[in-house]
Amino acid sequence: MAAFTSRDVARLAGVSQSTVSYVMSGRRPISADTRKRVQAAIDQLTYQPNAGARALASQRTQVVGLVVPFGTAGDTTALLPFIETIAGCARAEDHDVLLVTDNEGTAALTRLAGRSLCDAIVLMNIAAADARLPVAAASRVPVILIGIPDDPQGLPCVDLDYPEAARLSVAEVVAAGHDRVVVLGWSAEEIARGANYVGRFERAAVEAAAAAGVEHLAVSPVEVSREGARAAVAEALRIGGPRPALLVPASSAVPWVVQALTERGVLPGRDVTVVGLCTDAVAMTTVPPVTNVSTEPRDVSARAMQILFRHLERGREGPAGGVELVAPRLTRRETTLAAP
Amino acid sequence: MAAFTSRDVARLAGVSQSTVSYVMSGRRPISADTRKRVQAAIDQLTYQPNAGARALASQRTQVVGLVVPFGTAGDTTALLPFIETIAGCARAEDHDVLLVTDNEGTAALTRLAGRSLCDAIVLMNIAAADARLPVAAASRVPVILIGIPDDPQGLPCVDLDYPEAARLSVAEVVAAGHDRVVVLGWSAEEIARGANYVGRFERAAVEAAAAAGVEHLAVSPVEVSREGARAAVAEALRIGGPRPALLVPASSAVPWVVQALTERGVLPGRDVTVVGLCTDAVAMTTVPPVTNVSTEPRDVSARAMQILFRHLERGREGPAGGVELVAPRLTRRETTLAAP
DNA sequence: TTGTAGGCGTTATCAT
DNA sequence: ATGATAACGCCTACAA
Repeated sequence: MAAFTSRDVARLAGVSQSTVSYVMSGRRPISADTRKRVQAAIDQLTYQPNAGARALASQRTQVVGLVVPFGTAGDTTALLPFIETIAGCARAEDHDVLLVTDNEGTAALTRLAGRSLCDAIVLMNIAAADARLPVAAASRVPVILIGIPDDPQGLPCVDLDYPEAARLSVAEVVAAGHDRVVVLGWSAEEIARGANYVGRFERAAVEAAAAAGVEHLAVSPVEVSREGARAAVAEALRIGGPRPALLVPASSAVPWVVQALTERGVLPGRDVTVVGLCTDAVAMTTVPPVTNVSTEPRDVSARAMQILFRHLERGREGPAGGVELVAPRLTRRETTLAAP
Repeated sequence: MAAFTSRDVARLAGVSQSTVSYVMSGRRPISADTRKRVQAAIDQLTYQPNAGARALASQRTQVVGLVVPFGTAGDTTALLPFIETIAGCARAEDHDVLLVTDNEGTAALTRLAGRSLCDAIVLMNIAAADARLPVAAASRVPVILIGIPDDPQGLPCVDLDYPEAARLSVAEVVAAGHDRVVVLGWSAEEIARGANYVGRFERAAVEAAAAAGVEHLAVSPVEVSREGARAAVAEALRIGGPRPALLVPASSAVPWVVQALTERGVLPGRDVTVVGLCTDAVAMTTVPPVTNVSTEPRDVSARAMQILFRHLERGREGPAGGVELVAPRLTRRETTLAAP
């Protein structure tokens, strides 16, 4: 069963091809009668427009390219909510998502744009100095970044407000009556890659601690594994004083750290305060559930898609760059010590 | 900077458009000299063919549609290795992946095929009686299933060999000297959805136990959560006898079960044998690392893509259906009791 | 309100 | 070995 074309629809409805096109697009007034006949023909033949032909003629593909960091980055687990949300938002605007993995680097970008595979590109996992940015900035199709580089080069960016996350975390520790906070850092790989949030979080944590008059200490890097967490926890407890407070900004390290503490008989919520930076879903899986600042991947993604489509509808005039920050939320669970 | 077309390349190289096309496709002998000139022009203009135009003219999109079960299914965590592998295999064959979420149900399928958005479709998360199958079987584009329905309707399927996984698990329990095995089942939602592997695993487990002369008991359903695992573990220990052996086929429940046992002071590997059905990656994260039968999502996906491209190259003659099973692998870690 | 016709950028069939 | 030249299916001025 070969697919029907708009020509078949036109013949069946006794109108011209262009009328069929205008009925579908609504870009021209059509009499109720014709519209009904055309629609009937469309339904009867279950006509659907050919995507390639439409893209060729209209210069719009109705596709959003999504470049995801498989292989490269560490924390792939956290990817799914991003992908899911992006796909959902795209469909809501009658677009599809073309998924491209990051290991092609800059080539993925040039291919997406060069072959006119999509109308816009979402770039994830942005490094502080990301080699893809110059290419993205010069690209024929609009690009939006999830993550914030040192120099966005006029590209719109969306990300969690990591400085605010740091402030919330420190505030929680202060509220629990600690006079010292130990920040367990990210993995060596993440640091080496130059993930921009590392610096953003750490600087804000130092400042917030200073402002609150509590001592700030750091253990870094922290490998994301049982052993890595054990080592980091040992060091943290060594320098953390008699009533330690631990901040764990690396989302995937949070469960390991809680586990490593428990193993040592240092119970989070009884002997030590732990504040993790992770999704609520992850926070609820630890024993005991960890006090967390949420990373809100869904909000971040939705915001990005919203900006992207707004830009697309506006006919692309003026690359409306700008940094958009999504507010994190702190939820006190069972790993915050009661203030003395 | 508008994109260049093959016409621009042709002019620059002083040849006709068709020659440019043939240089790119290699479907016609070209003299070394012309080829060089054309290639130089292509490089100079960084020419890339327009995907829509190519699809329109050649009837091939170089895109694979991937329908993934976001939202619907429970175990979305296990999705990433599938998606990653599928994307990788697609790129290796110069194809891209269009990601479509499952919540549109059958509409996603008809859209992908009807608009000629892709050359082939990968359908995941197949239910025993899947409403999409009739549509898939009648589709204009080839469809491959990851998962095995009761009636594949001539569609090719690939999945883990769940019966073999059950046999491996039971064999491990038998080797550890147990005379009784408790199978913790899947979640109520997974059962209700009619996930086909549920039955496949359970039947084989019953048979293998009978064949080995060990008693088979079941706890089902098991909710995937701390509380669900606690309840299931309580029941399992109640009926499991003095030296219990637990089989946990629901991949995402494995960590919860290990944790629930540990909480009760019933240590896996010391007081109880636990065999999980999950990826090696998950098995290594539990404390202690759990003896597991691997689910091999990468092998399953790679096999599916291999079949798909073989079929695509063969010009689609004869819908080469057939069920392909990927062999699981048992790895003994620290939760198998020593035989008495 | 509707029809006509040219063009979007490739591929592939004729010719030469 | 290479060049014209029809499709491919849709969109959108331009006409009527």
